[in-house]
Order: sequence, then structure tokens, then C-alpha cells
Amino acid sequence: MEDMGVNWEQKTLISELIQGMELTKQLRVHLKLASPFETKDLLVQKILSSYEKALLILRWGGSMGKPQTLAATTSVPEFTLSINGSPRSEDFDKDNQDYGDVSKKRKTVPRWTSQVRVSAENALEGHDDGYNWRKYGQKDILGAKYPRSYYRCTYRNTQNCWATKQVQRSDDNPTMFEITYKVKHTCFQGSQSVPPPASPEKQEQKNPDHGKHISHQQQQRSQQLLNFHKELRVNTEEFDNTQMQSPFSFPSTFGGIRSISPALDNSNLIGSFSPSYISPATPEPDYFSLPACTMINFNGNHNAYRSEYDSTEIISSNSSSSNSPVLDSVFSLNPLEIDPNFPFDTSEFFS
DNA sequence: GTCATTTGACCTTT
DNA sequence: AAAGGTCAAATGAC
Repeated sequence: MEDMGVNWEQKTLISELIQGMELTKQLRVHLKLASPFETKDLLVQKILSSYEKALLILRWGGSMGKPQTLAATTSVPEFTLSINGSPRSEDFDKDNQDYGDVSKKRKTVPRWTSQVRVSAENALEGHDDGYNWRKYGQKDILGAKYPRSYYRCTYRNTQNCWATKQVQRSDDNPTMFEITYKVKHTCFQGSQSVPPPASPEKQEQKNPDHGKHISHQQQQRSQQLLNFHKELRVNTEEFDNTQMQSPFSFPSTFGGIRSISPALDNSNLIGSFSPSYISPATPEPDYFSLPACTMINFNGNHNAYRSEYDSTEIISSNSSSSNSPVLDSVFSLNPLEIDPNFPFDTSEFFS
């Protein structure tokens, strides 16, 4: 078991370094050419992410073992990176310390974070990560201006799906929301997850197995979207009232959503996917002075999403321990657990 | 009637 | 004890 972990680390480390080298070569070529800035920037981001991961592996040493599958990434594909995303290393850092003695530590569910900035229109739809969520609680958080909302998968009971997420408006930028996902979806909708449709009407076109006809479920979903829209509007109004001096300019935009996504057991994200797509948070706070997760680029559509959907995904925490029933059932899965529809194409990075 | 949200109470962890 | 997280009764929308 330990050997496996070491082997994995070595392979991943080598892979990351090689990739970083290759990307650097590509960048050099682009620098000679009159390539657009975005192309160069993208390469820089990829390079940084590769080295970040390599450093993480070195930091983690052999304490983490072989990574598990990146189950929870199902909501990630549509995200692109945010240069201005605020890194959240505290959780990661803290949780990382747990590896040495998990038995005495809190059995927290692994989670990962992503940060998304979306336009007014996409705020609604972008926030809809393709899953159906049910709110089950709200709590005022110490030191936070805004309450944190708790959501669980609508299909918890019917499909035994234990996915949850927390949504909290950012103190720093009220137009942003931080969403923390915990536990990957195991429900069918999750496996069918695709980037969210543009509107509730379009929901009819997705989920072929669920939505051949518009059902009450879809009505409920539409209601969810409306509710969220309403919530955003309220937030915007609050923002307008309290933050008018903000340097931000959101005439018709209520801003963005910043999401914190599920993390899987530690590094596991890294191993199951092409290293280019997942960028774990690093333990060092100042490490995030650079865009922490710059590698999440799917199919090279970086710019396409970036215009309206600017996000950063960060593994913010990893405190999972093998004695967590949830983790055992959800994360100890084979690689096929990864969303088959996960829209990334690794060939781009190795060509 | 069904399902979602709200919200105070309760539980868990630190 | 305090804070975060979850439960579940009350309530509302459809």
C-alpha cells in the first residue's frame, strides 16, 4: 500500500515536471510567435499548476498515500480559472496536518473548492451546477457578514446521494459566493451531469433519462432557479445599499459566484485526472499569491468560459480519514467513478 | 398532497 | 463553552 503511494507520487511528480517542461517549451514557441496573450497566459497557468502540484507532492511526502478518484469534480468542468480568485489554503493546511493522526482528529468530509465569477445572467445558471440541491439549513458564521447556507442533494433519500454543499457570500466581495462542496454525487443526476443548460426551459433537453417529459421534478427545479435568482437579487440589493462605494461596477450584474468545491481525499484529485486539470490548494498561504489553480482548462475553452464564468477551483481541505463511512463509500471508488461525461481532453496537454 | 425553504433546537467537534 | 453543522417542525408554493 505504501509502495503504491510512493510509486504514485513519483510518477505524478515526474509527470508534473515533464509536463511543466513541455509547457514551457510550448510557451517559448508562442513567445517567438505573435500568439495572443491569452494563449501565453494559459500556458503560464498550466505551467504554474504543474509546479504547484509537484511541490505539493514533495510537501506531502509519503504521508498521503495514493490519491483517490476525483469524484466530486462533476461540477467542475464548466469552470475556468480565475486569476483573481482568492486562495483558501487554511483548510487545506489544517487538514493536511491530520494525516499523521487521523484517529484523534475530527472526521471531516473531504471537500474541494472552486471559485466562480459569473455575469448576471450566468449567476443564475452558473450557480446551478447541474445538480438538484435542497437547502437544509442556514447559519450565521462567526466573523462573517453573511450567513452560510447548507444544501444537500435532493436525491439523498431516493438515491442515497450524500453530496452536500455550503454557500456563503463573500465578505470581501459581496457579489461573489463561495460554494463548498462535500462528497461527490452518487445519484444518477450526478452521473449525467453536464454543464448546466442556459435556462430552465432547456432543462428539458438534458437528463435524458429523467427528463423525457417535464415532470414535477423539473418544475421544482425551475422553482429552485427562481428562488436562487430571488436570493441573488436580495443580495444585490443589500450590496447596493451597503457597498455602493465599492470599486466594483455592477450596473446590471449582481456579480458572481465563487464556489468551493468538494475535495476528495486529499490529493486524490490529482491522481485520477490529468494533472493539468486539478490544482490542489497549497499549504502555504503565500503560495497563493499566484493563481492557485490555473490548470482547470477544459478543451481549451478557457476564454470561452472566462468571459462570463471566471472561476478557480481549489482543493481547500482534506481531512478525510479512512474511517469515515462516507468516504469509504464514496471515495474509495475505482477510476470509473469519474464522471464519464467529464469534458476534458487530455490529449491537448500531451501533444 | 408533495416538495422546498425557513428557522430554532439539537448535536458534534474543538 | 462556543461555533459549526444538521435535524425537523412549521410554513409556503405549486
